Amino acid sequence: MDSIDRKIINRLQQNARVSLKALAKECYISPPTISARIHHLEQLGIIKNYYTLIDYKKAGYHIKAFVHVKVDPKDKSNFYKYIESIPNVLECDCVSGEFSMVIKVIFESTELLDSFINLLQRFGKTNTQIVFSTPVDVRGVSLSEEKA
Amino acid sequence: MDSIDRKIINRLQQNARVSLKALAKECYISPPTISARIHHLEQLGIIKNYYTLIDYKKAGYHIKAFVHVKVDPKDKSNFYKYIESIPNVLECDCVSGEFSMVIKVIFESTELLDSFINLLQRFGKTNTQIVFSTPVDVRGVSLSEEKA
DNA sequence: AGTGAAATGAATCTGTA
DNA sequence: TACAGATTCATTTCACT
Repeated sequence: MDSIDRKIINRLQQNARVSLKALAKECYISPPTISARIHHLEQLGIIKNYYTLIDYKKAGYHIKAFVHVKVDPKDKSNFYKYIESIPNVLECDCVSGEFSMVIKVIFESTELLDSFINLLQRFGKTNTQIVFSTPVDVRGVSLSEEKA
Repeated sequence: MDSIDRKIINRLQQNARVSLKALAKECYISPPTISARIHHLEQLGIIKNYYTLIDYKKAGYHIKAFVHVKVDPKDKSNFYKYIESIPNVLECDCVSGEFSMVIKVIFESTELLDSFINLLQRFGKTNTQIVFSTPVDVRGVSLSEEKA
C-alpha cells in the first residue's frame, strides 16, 4: 500500500466505474499497471466490493430506520442467521452498550417496519430510531495520499 | 421502472463494475438498450452513485463506532456543515428519539475517536457505541423482479 | 514493478424497424 | 423502445526494461 494505491482507492470510492485510463492519467502511470494494482488490492481483500448506491425513496422504500436489539449472547448465532436472510437489512453491527445490535433497515411503509420489529422481539427488547433525513449519505473515507 | 430496470439495479448493487454485455445477456436485451436504461436510471436519480467498499481494518481504520448527538435545532445547519467536512464520517442521519443525530465513523485509534467526540460536545450531549463486529456489512436491497 | 504496442473485448453511434 | 452492424474506445496480454 503506497500513495498510488491510496489514490486509486480514493477514486474508486468516489466512483467505482471510473475507467482505468482515467485512473492512469491521474496517477501518472500506465493502464496495465493500474489494472495490476487493482487486482492486487482485490486479492488482498482491501477492495471488498463494487456497490451501487440507489435512492431508496425513489425505489419505493420510504422508511429507513435503525433498530437496536438486546440479544442474549446464546441466541447470537441464530440471530445472525436470521438477520442475514432479511433483504431489508442494509447493515448490522454488534456494538457496546445496553443494546447489543444495531440494524439499519429500509421498508416500504411503517406497517412493514412494525411487523419486522414484532418478529425481532423474540430475540429481546428493541428500540427504534426512524430516520427523518440523511445529511451525509453512505460514503467512503479519503485515505491520505501523502507518502507516509 | 419495469422488471428489467429492477433486475439491472439488483445486479449493479451486487457488482457495480459488471459489464453492459453481461447485463445484456442476463436481461435478454442488447447492450445499447442496457446502456440507455442505466443512463435513464441515473437521470431519474434512482441510481445515485457507484461506490467501492473497502476493508477499513486493512486500510488502518481499526475503530468503527456510532456516535449519537443531541443537537439543538438552531445549531443544525452548522452541525451539518461541520459533519459533512469530516472525512471519517461514513454516514449521518437525523433520527427520532432523545439523540437527534446518528453518525457512523471510523478512526485509526480509540484516541482519535475520543478527540472527535470531544469536538462534538459543543453541539450537545453525545453517546457512543463502539462496533465489535459486523455480521451484515453494507449492502443493497433486492428489488422484486416480478412484473408487479 | 513498470512500460509500449498489439490483440482482444466492450461501449457507443448510426441506421432502421 | 428496441435492435444489428460499424466504429470508437478501453482493457488485457505480451515481450521487454
